[in-house]
Amino acid sequence: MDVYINLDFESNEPIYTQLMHQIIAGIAKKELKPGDALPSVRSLAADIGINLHTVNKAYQQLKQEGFILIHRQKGVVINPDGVPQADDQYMNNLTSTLHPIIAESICRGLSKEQVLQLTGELYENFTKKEGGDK
Amino acid sequence: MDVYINLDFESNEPIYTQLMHQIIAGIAKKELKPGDALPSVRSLAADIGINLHTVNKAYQQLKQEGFILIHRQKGVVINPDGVPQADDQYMNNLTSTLHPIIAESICRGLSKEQVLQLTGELYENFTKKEGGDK
Amino acid sequence: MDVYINLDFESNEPIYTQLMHQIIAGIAKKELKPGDALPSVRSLAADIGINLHTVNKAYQQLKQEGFILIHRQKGVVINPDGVPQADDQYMNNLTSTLHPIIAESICRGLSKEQVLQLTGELYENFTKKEGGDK
Amino acid sequence: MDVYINLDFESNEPIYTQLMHQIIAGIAKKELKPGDALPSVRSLAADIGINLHTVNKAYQQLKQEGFILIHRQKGVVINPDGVPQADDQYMNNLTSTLHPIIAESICRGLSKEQVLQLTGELYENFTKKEGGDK
DNA sequence: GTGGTCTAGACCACG
DNA sequence: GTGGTCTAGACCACA
Repeated sequence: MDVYINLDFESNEPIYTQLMHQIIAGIAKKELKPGDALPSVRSLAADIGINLHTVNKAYQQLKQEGFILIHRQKGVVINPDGVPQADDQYMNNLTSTLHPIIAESICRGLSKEQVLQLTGELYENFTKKEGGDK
Repeated sequence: MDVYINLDFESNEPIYTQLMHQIIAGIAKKELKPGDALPSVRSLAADIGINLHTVNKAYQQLKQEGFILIHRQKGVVINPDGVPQADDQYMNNLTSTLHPIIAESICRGLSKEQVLQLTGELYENFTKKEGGDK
Repeated sequence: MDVYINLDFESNEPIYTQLMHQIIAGIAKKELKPGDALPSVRSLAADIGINLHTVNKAYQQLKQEGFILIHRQKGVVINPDGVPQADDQYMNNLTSTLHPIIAESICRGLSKEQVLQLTGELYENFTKKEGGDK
Repeated sequence: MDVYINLDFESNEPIYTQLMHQIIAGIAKKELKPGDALPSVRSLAADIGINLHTVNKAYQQLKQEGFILIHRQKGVVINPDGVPQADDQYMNNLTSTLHPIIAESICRGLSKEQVLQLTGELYENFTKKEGGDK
């Protein structure tokens, strides 16, 4: 069962980033499991109608962050050892990423409970079977 | 009482974005209150040693999002009516921003509780007096 | 004082790798010091007559390994904090890199002394003033 | 007595290169001696579960460098006359191979002594009986 | 067939 | 001006 890739070509978010996010989301939802094969650079690029270099950039970055392995000719697979667990560096990044987001949510009048509820719901959506994607 | 601006010129985050975030954080912490005056584009640019255009871009964007008002002669002030409260569009944006962040946190093995705790702590840091910002 | 870039377009070694090696050699020889500016992607590409993407790839990799920083618009500089020092991972890589090289040198009849002398000379060539490059 | 072949299919190093290195290491350790027979292309490929072409490529390259002889019917043997000793071309190759490796080790803060010690240890590991290879 | 490299030209965001 | 992104097409190494 494949993961459906949904790209927004109008978005400011680079396509290769969107692709990365979708694959990471697939892993989070367990639709992609360690060891699973991913489509080749060329076939995925053809499928979603983008350039193979764009797909390649997404794959390279996912590889560099430990989500996937790129075998020489065997293609691309989800890291069989699982994704590297959170370390200090990741937690720092996560904190600085969330920092401005939460600042704005406070300015916009969201209560702590609202923020936590939204966050919790998003988290659960990944862990539910048949979790509704965006 | 001024907000201290701390820019990281080596970050991937654009400087104008960092500037926006710092001002928004100042508002979230109530260090900047509705009606408070902000430095002029020129003086702020000179103070922190960056390009006029960069400060201008940050201000324009903050104005466009309703955080500040820019009067021709009276200068720049925090929106006296307060920041526009969360609407549907903002909530959608917030959701799509958080979505990939939470997806990765799940992949990296963070529990729901860990995510909620981090989020909660960040939220509280803004509402505490003398909240320790970075 | 600039570092002279000498590329071998006939070599099997990718051009971007050669470029990386030359810059690393420049750092080893102290011709490039922490904080020093490097040419922009475009100007270096024009200077040595290769595509800007090839230069970019070398720069990106050097950045990823901590040798250089890429400022948004200020251009490229040698990491002012110095290059990340050897860690376990680097030592493991170094060992597996040297392993087959030394194996072959043994088969070819080089004595331990010969290998150590060659290694030592190469090391010294970097630390000498006016060290003779290849 | 056979040499144990250990391939890493996730490495960036081509499989045929890994195979060559393992055979060369076997010769360096004297586990493979001049005149010793090597498995045929077919049987070796079957044993380690890789493509015929891959084994063939490794053998052809080893032959071309003088490590082995390939007789049409008699099979593959380690060169009975021993491996060609170091000539100028080999020394030049060795030097340019080591050059960038040592440059990086200097950047990463390794002292000359550390480099020589590592090199020496690796050398000794091949000449010791029961040398602990990876 | 696969991914890796290189080239080339275009547009955009940033400062 | 800078780097970042995307596209496009080519050749090669690998299995």
